[in-house]
Amino acid sequence: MLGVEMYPSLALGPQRLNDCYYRDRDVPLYPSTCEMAARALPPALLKPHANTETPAAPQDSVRMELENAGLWKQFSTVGTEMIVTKKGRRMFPQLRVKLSGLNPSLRYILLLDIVPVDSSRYRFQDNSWQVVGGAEARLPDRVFIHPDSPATGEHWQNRTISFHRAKLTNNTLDAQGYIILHSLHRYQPRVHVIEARDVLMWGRAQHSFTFPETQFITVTAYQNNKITELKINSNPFAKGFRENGMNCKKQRDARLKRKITSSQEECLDIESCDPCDSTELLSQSVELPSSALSIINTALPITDSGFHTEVSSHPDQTDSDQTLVIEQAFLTSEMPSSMESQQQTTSENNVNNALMDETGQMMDLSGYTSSFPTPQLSSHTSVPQSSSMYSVVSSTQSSDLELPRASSISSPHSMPAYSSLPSSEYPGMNSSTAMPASTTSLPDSYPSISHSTSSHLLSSSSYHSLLPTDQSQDNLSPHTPTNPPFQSISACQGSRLTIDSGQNQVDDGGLSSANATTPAVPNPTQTAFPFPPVQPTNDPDPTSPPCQSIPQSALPYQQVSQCNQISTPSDPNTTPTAFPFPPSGQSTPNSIMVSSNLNTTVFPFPPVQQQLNLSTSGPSPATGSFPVSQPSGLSTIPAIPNPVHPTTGSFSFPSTNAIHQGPMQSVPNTLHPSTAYTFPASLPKHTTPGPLPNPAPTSYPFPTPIQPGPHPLQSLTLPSPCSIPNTTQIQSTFPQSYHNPSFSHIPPQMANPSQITSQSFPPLQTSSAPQLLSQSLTHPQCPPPSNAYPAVAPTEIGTFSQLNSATPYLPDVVLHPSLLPSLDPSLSSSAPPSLYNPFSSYSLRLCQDPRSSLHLPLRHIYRQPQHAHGQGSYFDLGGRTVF
DNA sequence: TCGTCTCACACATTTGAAGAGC
DNA sequence: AGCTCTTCAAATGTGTGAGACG
Repeated sequence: MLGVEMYPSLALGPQRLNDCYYRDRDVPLYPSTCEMAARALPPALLKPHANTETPAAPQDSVRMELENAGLWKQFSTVGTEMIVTKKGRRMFPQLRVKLSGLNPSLRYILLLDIVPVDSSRYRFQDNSWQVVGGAEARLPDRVFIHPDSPATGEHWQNRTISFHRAKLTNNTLDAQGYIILHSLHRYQPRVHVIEARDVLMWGRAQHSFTFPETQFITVTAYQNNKITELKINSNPFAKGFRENGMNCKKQRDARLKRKITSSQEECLDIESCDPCDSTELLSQSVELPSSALSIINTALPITDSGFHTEVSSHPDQTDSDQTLVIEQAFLTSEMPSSMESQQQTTSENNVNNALMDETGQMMDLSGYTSSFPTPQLSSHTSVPQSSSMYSVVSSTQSSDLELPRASSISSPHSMPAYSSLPSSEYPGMNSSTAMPASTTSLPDSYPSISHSTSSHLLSSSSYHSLLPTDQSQDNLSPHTPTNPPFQSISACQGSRLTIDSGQNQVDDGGLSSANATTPAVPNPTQTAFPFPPVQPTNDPDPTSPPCQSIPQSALPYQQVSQCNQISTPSDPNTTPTAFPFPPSGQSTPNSIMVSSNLNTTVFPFPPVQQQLNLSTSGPSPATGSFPVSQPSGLSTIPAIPNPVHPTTGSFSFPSTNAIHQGPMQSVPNTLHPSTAYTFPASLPKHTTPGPLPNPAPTSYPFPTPIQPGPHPLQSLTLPSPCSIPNTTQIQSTFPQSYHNPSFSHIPPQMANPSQITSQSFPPLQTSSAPQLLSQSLTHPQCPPPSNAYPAVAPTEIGTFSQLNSATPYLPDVVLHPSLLPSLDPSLSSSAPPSLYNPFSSYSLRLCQDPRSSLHLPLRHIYRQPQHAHGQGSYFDLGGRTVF
């Protein structure tokens, strides 16, 4: 989404240039309607990335570490919940990262966006998060620009970067610029690093980072008591609710009791006592609290000690509560499809361990890591911890936790999804195993799961097995489990791989998972979706394991959707089933879901123009089938809003990432010839905004096994742990869009490599691609480390960039003038605005507090409209731009 | 009836202004 | 006059619980 190449000249008339100012030059550079620029993406005009990339750019080595990964993991172990309110709520834990590998002299912009992890709506039932239907229409994505942006690489690298000022809201009409999210949906924050000079060319020198443990479910009120406790004990603002706080439950209950008692006493007094005897009443009321308190204490065991004691002490957190549900359950509706649910139960002790220090402060990474044994990490992955940005954060966690899980698989109660999976061996995964008939059974003990098996067990598991990080991720963060619809997605992201790899390396501190036990699923038939719903491992294809292994949860929504696309076609035989389509209530529909019985694919909703194409040339509403073989199939791959291809009727994605997108012809038709997209009869509705009925929980679409045949991309995206050198390499390989899901606009088809055959990607025939493919085929599980990524030639960057043609959705972009670099004259003339129609529907709203980054002479500009509150993270500029 | 959401509340923290002192 | 430090009030952030809504 961020891979929007800004061509002001294209969509914006010169007259608008005055609206934006380049802070350093004090020169009006940018059209006020930056949104237009973002929407107008001329794919054809895009230059190959390779050409644009600066040679030996330091960005290749850009790495990001989640500083407070330990805290995040604590939450993810339980199932992170984020409060969303109308007025906006900050995130906690905060997203704090550290950057390295930046060019100290260059300026960078840091962006935070939050994308849906899947297309499901969740409900907290039976101490676990379960899918209850399809996601609501995706809202216009907004991006929070770090207040320091743009800043030099030195600046970013010399400090901890915190996005604590970013606020989440569920107010779809929010005018504050906050990030709008749906409640009870699962989201994945992403951090993007973009060279400031590339603002006009987003997607070129950008790096996206996703930390699986930062996934969360939005809520308006906390559902899981454990989360509440964690928040109270971790968040300084909630100190009042701690055991020793004045606003703790004990005190509150005491106050309440006092009030009640006093009122009762008053009544009694009034009735039976002399009204004049006020002193007695007063004394009683005063004494009552103590007694009441004792009573309360009895009823509600509360420990005096710090957080640890509190956690353990909580009666509510009985075994059932304590257990963290990581279960993976396959939702079985009519289809064999079943939701793979993984229940992970974490003993309070684990939680306690994971919790913060006595002061209640967030455990810093160091402390957290210490708890996790690192040695295993090495065994899992050859990648050095240092190599992966993510690894530092999460690496520790994985090893310990993972191993236990693997063993659990063997247990009769092992997660159905896992058990159902084919052989424990990664390569051995069979399609048959992919879909367990019933996912109801859950592993008795979480720890039991064996490391090797873990990959199989989890839809994403395959990846886990390959990459210890994922496993750890799964173990630590239930969130990681991918949703059935998106399982294929995971494979697509190269960036994720890097992250995961890193994860494994980090020592978790073992917060959690070691003790976690997975309670049996109460309702087997139900589509119980453990908080982090585990992505079902539908893919029977042994060759595609890498893809499966990758946890979807971590994948950005866009990527996911893309992957889904691929998966969908995989099952041509499946009859179309009811699928939740994200109704596009808004002017700009976000995504389209394509589903078969087994598979539900969420497509970024194409721009209006694209929508038209879909409605007109897309699958007939009656049949709902969308033959891939059609010429349009090609168009589907690249997201091309460009009217140039309106006749194709192909399903195209918004080309927000024009930069990444290559020429149309360059984009291979990823769709498998045999496969056909099945569009719901209601698909045409998508063109018109309107809520679609959510599928019944039972009908939760489950991805069907995909045809074997790893795609070159697949190999790239899902390199075995050994193959992944490090994040740096990966980024270098996929510097621009590909490495990062968010930016990588890999064609949806490519998202699911398993479904895609090598033939489907002619463009990939680049020298590197074949190698990768061969490797993946030869060593699906663990290609030789030496070859995997190193083999990729720098030139491939351009190749991949081309592949990234389609962006799932085009975010609403509101650029702050300060962020806008001077216009490149060459760009202005490159494409006529008329050629690329703006897609108003996909606007990316950038929010930041520009003050900090502004030079003094310009600060006054932002002072006036600034909000009253001191922090003033958001700024409204001219009514158009919201910062 | 249930699930979800909104709001007011109390408390803690943060922020910024004002004043004092050097 | 300028700077630093302290104090204080307001703003802000937080979870809770009651109530409203569908």
